[in-house]
Amino acid sequence: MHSIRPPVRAAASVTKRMCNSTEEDSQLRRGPWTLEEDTLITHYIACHGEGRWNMLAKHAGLKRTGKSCRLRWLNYLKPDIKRGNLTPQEQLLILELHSKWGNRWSKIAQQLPGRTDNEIKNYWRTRVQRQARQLNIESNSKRFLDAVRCFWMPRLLQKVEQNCYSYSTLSTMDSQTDAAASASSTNFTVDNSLSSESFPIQTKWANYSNLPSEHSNSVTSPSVLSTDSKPISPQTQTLENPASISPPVLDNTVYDNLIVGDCYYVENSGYDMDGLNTASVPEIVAFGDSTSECQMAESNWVFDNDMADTLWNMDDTWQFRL
DNA sequence: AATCCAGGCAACCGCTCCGAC
DNA sequence: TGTCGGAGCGGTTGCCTGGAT
Repeated sequence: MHSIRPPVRAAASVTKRMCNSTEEDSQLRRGPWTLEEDTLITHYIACHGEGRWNMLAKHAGLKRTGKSCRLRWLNYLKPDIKRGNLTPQEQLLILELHSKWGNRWSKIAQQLPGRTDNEIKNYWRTRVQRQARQLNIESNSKRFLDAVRCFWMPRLLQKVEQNCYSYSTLSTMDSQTDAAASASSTNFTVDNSLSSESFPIQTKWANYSNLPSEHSNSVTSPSVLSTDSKPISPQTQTLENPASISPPVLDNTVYDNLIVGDCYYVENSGYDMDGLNTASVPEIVAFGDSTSECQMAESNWVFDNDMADTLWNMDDTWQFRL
């Protein structure tokens, strides 16, 4: 989780960044915001609402531009801003939406309540592009998109499943000790991001075992990513047998089947915890039309072992840790 | 303990869009 | 139709932090 930097460290950089042109400019503050400034904005907006940022800056007594005030409010002060690491679900959504929309950060951010375009942009530039650099491939190339689709997204999905399992276990424990809690488990949400309301995209209910046939054809688990029987890496073997590490499948459970463009992913939002089955392992996801891109035999490139190792060692980058 | 360095992120900049006049 | 100001967007900058040496 990134630290919320205290806004008081400002002075040095403020003076450093001071504009030198007009007198008016020289009176404008730049750089990090102080607590006092934050309070001024917050109080002003509480009284007058958002908008008219130049007026706000003037009337609230801020020596800032309207633009600066707007940015500060939207990216930092707004009450519904979500802080902390992006969850696997959110990362998945970002990857998928970016593949559809490109650098339309604000548009992507609209699908992630509480996250700002700036935050998503930073995430992409720091984490995603860094990995592209490490792999020595263009971050906007098809090759990189393939890597994202074939390796990271399934991995993230697995992490989502693991999260669900952890939370389901908690829920089950609750139910043993507290009938009332159990009764309300349909609304159980452990992580904000697990709540379906965090995804104002098209959703539909579907039995996990009843994915549409055109997608069930292309159900993609990490195990199908290898075109031959040779494991891509030791980590892949683990994934090929997720039972060794992974949570139980939510068998016969009603899933919230999220559809994002041509990508399906299945989310258990904790709606029905009764059908937990601790024996089997989920086929995690179906990637719709993009599946062919994930089938390495049909791809015009292959992962060599080094790259595969690199890919599988990116847990830190993708925040796979629970 | 001191220094270096890369990553993360808040903030700024320049540009475009849009509505009012 | 042209101009202006407000608002929003994407790219970039630069400071801070924490890990490595």
